[in-house]
Amino acid sequence: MYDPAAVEPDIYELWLRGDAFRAEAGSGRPPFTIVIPPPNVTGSLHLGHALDNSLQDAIIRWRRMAGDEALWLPGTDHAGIATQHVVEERLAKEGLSRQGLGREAFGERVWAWKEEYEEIILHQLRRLGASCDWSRLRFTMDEGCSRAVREVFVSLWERGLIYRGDYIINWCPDCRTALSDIEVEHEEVVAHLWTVHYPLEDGGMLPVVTTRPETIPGDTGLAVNPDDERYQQFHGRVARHPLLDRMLPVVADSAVRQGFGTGVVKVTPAHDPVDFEIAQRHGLPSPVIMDEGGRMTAAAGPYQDLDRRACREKVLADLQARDLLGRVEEYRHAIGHCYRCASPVEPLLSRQWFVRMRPLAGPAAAAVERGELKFVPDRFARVYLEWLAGIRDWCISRQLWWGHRIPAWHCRQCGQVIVSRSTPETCGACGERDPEQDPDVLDTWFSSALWPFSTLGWPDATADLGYFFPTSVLVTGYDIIFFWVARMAFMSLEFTGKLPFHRVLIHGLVRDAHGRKMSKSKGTGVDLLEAVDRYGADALRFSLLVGNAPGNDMRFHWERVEYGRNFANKLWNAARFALMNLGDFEVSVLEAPVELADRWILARLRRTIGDTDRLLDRLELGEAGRRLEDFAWGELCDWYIELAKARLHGHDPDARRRAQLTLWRSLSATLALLHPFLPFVTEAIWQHWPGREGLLCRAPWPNPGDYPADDEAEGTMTPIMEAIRAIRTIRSEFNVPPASRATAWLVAADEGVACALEAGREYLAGLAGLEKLTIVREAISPPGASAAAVIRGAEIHVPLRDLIDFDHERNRLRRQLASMTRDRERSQHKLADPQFLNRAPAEVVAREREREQEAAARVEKLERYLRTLG
RNA sequence: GGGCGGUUGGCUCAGAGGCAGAGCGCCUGACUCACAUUCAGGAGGUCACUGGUUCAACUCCAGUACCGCCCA
Repeated sequence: MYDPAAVEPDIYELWLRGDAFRAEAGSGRPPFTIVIPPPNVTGSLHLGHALDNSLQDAIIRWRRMAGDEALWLPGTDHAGIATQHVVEERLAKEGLSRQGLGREAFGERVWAWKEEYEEIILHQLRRLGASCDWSRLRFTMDEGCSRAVREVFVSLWERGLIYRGDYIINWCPDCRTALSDIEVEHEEVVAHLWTVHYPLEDGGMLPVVTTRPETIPGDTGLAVNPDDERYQQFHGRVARHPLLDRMLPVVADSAVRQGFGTGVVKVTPAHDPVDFEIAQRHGLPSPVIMDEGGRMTAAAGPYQDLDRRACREKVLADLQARDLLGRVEEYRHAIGHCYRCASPVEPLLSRQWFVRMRPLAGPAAAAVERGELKFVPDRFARVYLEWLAGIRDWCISRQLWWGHRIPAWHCRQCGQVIVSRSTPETCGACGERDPEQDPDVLDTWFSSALWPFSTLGWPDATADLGYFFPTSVLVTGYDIIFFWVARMAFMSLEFTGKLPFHRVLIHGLVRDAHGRKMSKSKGTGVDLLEAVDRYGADALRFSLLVGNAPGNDMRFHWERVEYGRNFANKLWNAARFALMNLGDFEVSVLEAPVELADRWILARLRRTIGDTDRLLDRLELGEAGRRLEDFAWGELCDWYIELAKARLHGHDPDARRRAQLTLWRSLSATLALLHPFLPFVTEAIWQHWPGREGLLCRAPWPNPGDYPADDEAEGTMTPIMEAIRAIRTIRSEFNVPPASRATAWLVAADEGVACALEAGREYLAGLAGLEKLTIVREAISPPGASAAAVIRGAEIHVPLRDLIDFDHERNRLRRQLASMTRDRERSQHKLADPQFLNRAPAEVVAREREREQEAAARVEKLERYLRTLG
C-alpha cells in the first residue's frame, strides 16, 4: 500500500537537491510566469489556499514539462490591518498593548510574527508540493518591494494622481483606521427610523427622519428635495437644533430622496458622505463630533466623551424629554462593517491620501474590452469592468503601524508637504531642518498592486523583468478581483506600459461540507497540513483540482480526499505491477504495436493526450484531471493491464516483450500526464522507472504524435469489451462462482463483429472466465439451459446447466426488451419525420438509421429468446 | 433596486444542441498471483417550472419560483 507520508518529504527534497524549480532568465525557452497571490502572514494556510496553489502548481508543472522556462514566483504579503489585528490580539493576551509598547517595539513584535508565520506558510506550500522557485522568494515589505512602493507613490504624486485632502472616508473605530470603499462589507440589518421634530425659528415644526440619532449633535442644516412640493415653502427658512444652541438652515438639494421617510433629512456633514456633499454645495460647516474611537468629541457639547452607542440612548432620551421624538418605525437597510473586524464602520470627515482613479481605470478597462486581458471564465470580465466603470478615488492611507510608511514629510515650521523617494533633510519651502514623516502607512493592496513587477526587480530593468514579465496567468479567487486583479492591471499599465498578465483564472471558494464559508473562528476551517497529513498532498491536490469547475465554489468533503488517496494508491500499485513485469525489460527501438490490445491502448493514449492538452490550454484543470483519471484507471488499469497479463505471464518471449514495451510506454506517458496533478506519487514511481533518468518534473510532456492513431483497433475492441461485460453480467446475475470456467457461444451475423470477436478470443476467455468459446456466424438454436444477451452485432449464449433460473432470465430479458423497444420506437419516430430527414445533417440521419436497425435486430433476438423460454 | 451564479440519481457535483455522467452511499458476489485504499455486477434521474427558437433542447432564448453571491 502506498504511504504518502513516507514518500512525499523525500521526493520534495529530491526536487530541491536537483534545483528542479529554478527558472533562468535568458535560457531561450519561451518564458511562462506565474506570481503567487502572496498569502497573508496573518496565519497558516487553509484549503482555499490549497486550491489556489494546487491550480498554480499544476499549471506551472505542465508548462515546465512542455518545455517552457517556467517560473513560479513565491512570496507573502504583510497584510497591514489583518496582521496588526492578530498581533494586537496576542499582545492583549499578554496584558500588553500596541500603545504601551510604542511604535518601534510594536514593529519588532510584528516582524517576529511575520517570521514565524512566513516559515509556517512556506512549509505548508512545500508540503503541498509547490514547485516555486524559492531562490526568488519575496515579501511585500522587503527592500525591493518597498522601493517599488516608494517609487510608485512618488511618481503618482508627481503626475498629480495622488492627492491629500479632507473627505468623508470609512472609519473603523475598532481598528482605528481609515478603510477604502471595498474594505467595507454591507450587511442588511433591521434598524429603526426615527422621526424627530425640529422646531422652526418662525414657528412650526419640520419632521425629520434619521437612522442615526447619535449624529444629531453634528447637524448643521436640514435638507429637502427641491422638487418636493410639500416643503417648497420651507426653502431658506431656519430651524433650531433640537438639542443644541445652533441654527439650521433648510436647504433644497436634489440628493435628498423624496420617498425616504418624511422627505426631510438632517445634514450631518462630517459623518455622512451624502450630507458632506450637500454641505459643500450649500456652505454648511462640518463639525466632527465623533473621534477615532467612536467617542463623542467636544464639538458634541453635552454629549462629549460618550461612546457612540451611549450617545444614541442619551440623545433619544433628551428628545423624548423635550417631546420632540415622533414615530419610530422598523427599518431594514444595509450598513457597512469592517472587513477585518466586522464592527460597524463610521463615515468620518478626515484628512487622508487618495489615488485619483479615473485616469488609471480607463486603460485597465480598455485592455479587457479589447480582449488583451481575458478572464476564465469570461463572465468575470464584466464584474471587473463594472467596478472600474463606477470607480471612486482610492483612499490609500491607513492609521496603522504595520505597513509601508507613506513617503511624505511635513515641515514642522511651515506645514509644507514634501513627497520624496529619500528622506528629506530640510524643508524645500522654508529650509527648516528635520521635517516629520507622515505617521500613516499605505493600504496593503497598494503594494500588492505592484507585485507582478516589483517582485521581478522593477523599477530596475533587470534581466528577470525583461524575460519573465509580463506574467502568463494569474490564478486567484473571485473575491479579490477588485482588491487585487484590477489594481495590478492599472498599476502595471501605468508603470510598465504592459498588462501584468494576459489571462486570469478565477476560482471559487472552498466551503465546508454544508456549504458554509470556512472560518477559523467558527471552527469550520480545515488546515492545509491536516489534510496533507491525513491523506497525502497528492490526494488533497487531486480532490481539489478534480472537484473544481472554474469560477464555482466547491464544498469540501473528506470522502473526496479519500478518493484521491485511493487513486494515488491505484497508480502506485499499477506501477508496482509494471515493475514486477519489467525486470528484464530493456528499452530498445520503439516498434509499432501489432497486438490488438497494444494498438488499442496506445490509440486511446493518443486521444487522451490530445484531450488533456486541449483542456489544459483552456485552463480547465478539473476536466483534464477527470479525463486522465478515466484513462488511467478505467482504461489502462481496468482493461489494458488485465489484457496484457496473459502475455506477460506467458511463455512466448516475443509476445511478452511487446506487452512490456506497450505497458512501459503507456504507463510512462500516464505518469507524465498525471504529474501536475499528483506530483509526488508519479515522481516516486519515476525514480524506479526503467529506462528513465532524472526527474519526472523535468521530463518532456507527452506528445500525441508519438502514439499511432488506430481507429480500427478501437473499433475492434468495442464489441470485445461489450461481449466481456455481457458475459460478466450473466455470470453475476446467475451467481456463477467466479472461479468456475464457463462456456459461451457468440453468434455474430455481422462479419465485422465476427472478425473482431475472433480477434479477441483470448481476451474474452481471459477476462470473462471462459474455458470454451464458440464463435459462429449463423443463427443457431441456443443450448436449452442458457442465459442470453444481445450486444451490437452479436448475440451471446452462456449455458448454465442447473444454475439457470428461468423466471429470472425471463424477467431480465423482458426488461431489456422493453428498453430496446423504446429505443427502436424513438428512432422510428424520428426517421418517419420528413423534417428530420431533410434538415438534420446527413451523418445524424445515418447514425439514427443504424441505431434503428440495431435496436430492431436486438428486439427481434430478444423476442426469439423469450419465445424459446416459453 | 441592478447584476451574477445555482437548481441534474439518496448525498456532493461534473457535463453539454443529436441515446443522461462521475464519486460517495445503497444492493449482489469475490481476500482471482499490482491493488479489499481493490475487483466484477446491479438498482437508482420528466436534468426546478412555464413558454419560445430548432428537424432535434437537460443544453440556446424569454420569463417564473426558490437558494446563494456581488454591487448600490
